[in-house]
Amino acid sequence: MSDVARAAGVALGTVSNVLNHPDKVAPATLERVQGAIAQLGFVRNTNAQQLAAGRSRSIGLVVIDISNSLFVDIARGAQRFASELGMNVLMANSDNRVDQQRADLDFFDGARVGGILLAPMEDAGEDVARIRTHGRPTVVLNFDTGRNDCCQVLVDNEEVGYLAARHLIDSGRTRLAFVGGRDYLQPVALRRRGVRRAVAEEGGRVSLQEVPTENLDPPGGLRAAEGLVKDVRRGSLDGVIAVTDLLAMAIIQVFGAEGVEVPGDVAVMGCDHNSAAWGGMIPLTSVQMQGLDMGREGLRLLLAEIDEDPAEHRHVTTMLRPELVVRESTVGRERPMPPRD
Amino acid sequence: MSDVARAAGVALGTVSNVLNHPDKVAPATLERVQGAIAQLGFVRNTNAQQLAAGRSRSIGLVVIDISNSLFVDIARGAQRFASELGMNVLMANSDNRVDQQRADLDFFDGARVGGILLAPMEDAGEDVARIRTHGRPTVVLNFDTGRNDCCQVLVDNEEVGYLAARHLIDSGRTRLAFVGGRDYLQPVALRRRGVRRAVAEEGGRVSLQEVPTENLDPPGGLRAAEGLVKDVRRGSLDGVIAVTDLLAMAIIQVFGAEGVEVPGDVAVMGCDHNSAAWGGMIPLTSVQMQGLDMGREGLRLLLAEIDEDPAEHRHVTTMLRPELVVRESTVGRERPMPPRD
DNA sequence: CGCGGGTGTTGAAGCGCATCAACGCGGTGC
DNA sequence: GCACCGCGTTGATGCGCTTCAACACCCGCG
Repeated sequence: MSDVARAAGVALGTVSNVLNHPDKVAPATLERVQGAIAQLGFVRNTNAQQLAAGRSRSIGLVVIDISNSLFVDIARGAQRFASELGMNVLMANSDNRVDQQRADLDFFDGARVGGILLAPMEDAGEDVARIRTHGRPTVVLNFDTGRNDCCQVLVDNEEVGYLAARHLIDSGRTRLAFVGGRDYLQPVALRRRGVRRAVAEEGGRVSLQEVPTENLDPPGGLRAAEGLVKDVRRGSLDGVIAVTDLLAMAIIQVFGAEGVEVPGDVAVMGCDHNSAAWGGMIPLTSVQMQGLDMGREGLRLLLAEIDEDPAEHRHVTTMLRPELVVRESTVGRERPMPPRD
Repeated sequence: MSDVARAAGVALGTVSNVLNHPDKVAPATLERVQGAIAQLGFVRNTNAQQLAAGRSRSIGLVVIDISNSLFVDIARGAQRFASELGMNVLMANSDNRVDQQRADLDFFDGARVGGILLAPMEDAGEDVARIRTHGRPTVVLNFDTGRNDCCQVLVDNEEVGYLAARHLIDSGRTRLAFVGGRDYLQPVALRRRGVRRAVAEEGGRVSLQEVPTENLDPPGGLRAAEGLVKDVRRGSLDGVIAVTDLLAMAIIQVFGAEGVEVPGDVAVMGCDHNSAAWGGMIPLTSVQMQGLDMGREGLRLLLAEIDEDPAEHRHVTTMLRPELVVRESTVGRERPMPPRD
């Protein structure tokens, strides 16, 4: 920076003013300094800038699994909003490892970013609390820590289940199955509850069987599907809600192989609008998890917390409304269409 | 850090030694200082560290589109390797915008990262050259800049096409079609060349038609597929190589709707092993683009360049060998299986 | 002509750390 | 008893920037 100052024939402080308070600089000087900057290809050292200024224009985004399209959407939502605001989002992918997630949080803490957005898979309450002890604003996305010590942005997972069941019931299905993993997974338990509520509203007119699976991967779906095939043939099943899109795709796959028609014999839908499931022959009905909104809203909360007086900051939990995405795995298809979005 | 020094009753420099050269510190002192660090929850300020040390333990990864699974694999490959080495990979997603890509590069340049890995979609030669002017090592992944001013890691895209065509020919197909976008896209042109080479080796025994599409999205595939259906019925087509997995899925979709059996009547395969296409009913044969290796190898080259004397650095282009991934869209299936990986 | 106020500009202080010459101290060899 | 050595430790220096009190200068007013 002193090179720039020398080249432009001004003091160091003036160059800094050009960069940070251009309105405080005389037009002629400004132009001269900017010329020198361009000519020398000067790029301001962010480390020194942050060290001296004591604040940062970038925020850290820690994501547990970048290969899940929900987290990609979250990242996009936050980034687009940040670039509107002239801020920067740095992303760290924890690759499904909790220790890596901790390392990523510590890294951003050490880098003194303005704030941290965390989209964890398991409870990261302790880590968040530790980071917050250091005075670094942190917002948790897509996971309810159950603690009241930070802002959160969640999707109403009970509503997800409710919307799914409502959709099947409203399109004429009366013998439903909910296929999902164990309830220790927060979203599974909530979605299940929503499904039950919708079924209960029908007062016995609609039946519901619940099929647990070992995990939420496609192989789990395959095993579950074999039992479902029998139920369809027996006439005791005409609508399947899989807690996960990938599970739904696996089920559809088995149905196809066994000659069970979707959605003719049975409607099948997922619950998390996962792009990894978009390539199928039968476009999957699902429920949109609002990743873009989650990222944007999370960043909004984070910026609010950064600007606010720490003493009077109130922790907010924003609950986003999920949205049904109807495609051809639940309603008759005249002609297959390509995946959208 | 001075707080830690005071708490442990040592000088500032000793705390620094504990952090950076623990072997130079007496065991008793070391323990005392580490205790103070833990008790105070001290986290070293990376900005100050880098400013003082003049070097960085983190490297920047700029990726043009995080929703493409190849780039996710690249990120994972680089990150895993980095964490083995105790380094840190920061990721920036340019979200398919070239101006954002430039901003991301400039950000990492300003942050004085140790080096930059760039996986661009369009030619970013000028930007790379600019960054390199500043003395920052940069390695380009998955794109041939055509310039000899930086290291690159590429997949042999001609081999991709060759492997694809060879696979179809070896499994008994003789009337092939190559469906792809325009040739101005580097990978498309190369894969096409590889396909031609494999067909040429058969000396007229195998036919090849080339079907251009407007773009590489599924909708482009739908339009192309309508013509292909006629060819299959006419008996002039029994094997389709789509330049992209998504294109292949769209084609399979139309075939399914029209009653054309895959792989019975016609084999269909893709060329970029994209996880967005893994959910389909017919698991897609494709060619693995070695994203994990690309990320790892890119980081290796980058670290080599960082350690080397800039004067005698030689630019290297590593060419990775693609690998065929055979699944059921090209060879008879007894029973549908779930997507693997 | 002198003075107050506004506009631009200056340069020194300090952000939190790594580094390194210098130093203290106990031990070794003569 | 002295010189010498090496291990631990110290604290001043500087990394590149922001900030701010202080200053230079010009204008208009009394």
